Amino acid sequence: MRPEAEQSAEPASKTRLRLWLKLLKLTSGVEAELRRRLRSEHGTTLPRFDVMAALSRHPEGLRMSDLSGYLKVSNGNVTGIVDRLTDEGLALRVAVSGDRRAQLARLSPKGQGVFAKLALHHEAWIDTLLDRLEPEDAAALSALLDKALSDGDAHDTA
Amino acid sequence: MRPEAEQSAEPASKTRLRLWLKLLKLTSGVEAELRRRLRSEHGTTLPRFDVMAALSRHPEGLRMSDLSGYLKVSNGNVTGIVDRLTDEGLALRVAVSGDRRAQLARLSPKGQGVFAKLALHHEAWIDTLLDRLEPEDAAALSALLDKALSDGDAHDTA
DNA sequence: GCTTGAAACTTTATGCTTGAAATTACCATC
DNA sequence: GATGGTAATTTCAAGCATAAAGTTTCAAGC
Repeated sequence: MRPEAEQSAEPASKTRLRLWLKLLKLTSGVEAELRRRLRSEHGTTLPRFDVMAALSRHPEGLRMSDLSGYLKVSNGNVTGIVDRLTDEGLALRVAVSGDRRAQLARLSPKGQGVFAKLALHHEAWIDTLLDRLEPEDAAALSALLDKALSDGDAHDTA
Repeated sequence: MRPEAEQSAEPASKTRLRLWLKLLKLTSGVEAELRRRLRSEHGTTLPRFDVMAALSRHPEGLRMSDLSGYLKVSNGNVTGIVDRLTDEGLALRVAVSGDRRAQLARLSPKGQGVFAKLALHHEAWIDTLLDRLEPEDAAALSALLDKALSDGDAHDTA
């Protein structure tokens, strides 16, 4: 808001470092609270939620490698999470016709029902955890994040 | 950039949810890159770096419980990380006179030297990873994050 | 000086995470 | 129709993370 520029007293790298720490404080705090509520109110975890969310968006099922690509976690990691979801009856593995190497992970009907509730709560939690931001703040923040994420070299951004 | 306001078509919770996903994308991406570089260029990890950073700020040493308080991780977790740092000769445990229950974790001279290099690289990495943000963008972002972090109820924020 | 309760840590069980090795299946070429 | 290379997945070893239980020590109070 203030047009005067008084940041020349310190190098930009220090400013960015402090910004990074603040960014981390917000996201870590929100994430910790999400994990806590998923555990205490639903007996589940954030990685399970993330996998279920990805599967929910693809009702026909996802190959294990696609899943690990979307979530940007390793293949072996996905294997373990889908194992546990399957043990709990929330997901199932389906053979891929024509390629016996691959398998589709898919939500079970029970898994779909469970996830529907989780997703509602998740959205409401985020809403309250970020309620200090008015819609116009959210829009401004969003624009700045877009700028930060705009790729110049190859950070990630798949 | 576009001044027209078209967010009244959707509930604020959806806007906040999308904002959250974007926030997560930026921080997760930067954090993943930091982990990668710490591993490949320095053979260490982010948790070790965090512990060393906290110890570096308190040359006289920190009790295990203070350490877990600062880093907001569990007691048992800190035990393991300090164990490994000690095995590598980067940290040491010192008895507290007057309380045989407690121990101070402290950086070894070797640990101080190692951390000094790590800290320089860390700051430079952050600087390049966030280089899309000009200083005024960083200031604006910082202000918005402050607003998001301002406490109304008890999220975390210690 | 004994008991009781709290504090500081560690240990244990379980789960998430990675990178690397191993396994199985596919496919192109010979 | 073997061979060799690649792809999809799982397995493995190590580290990080938590909550819960266990150990030792301290500090009161009696």
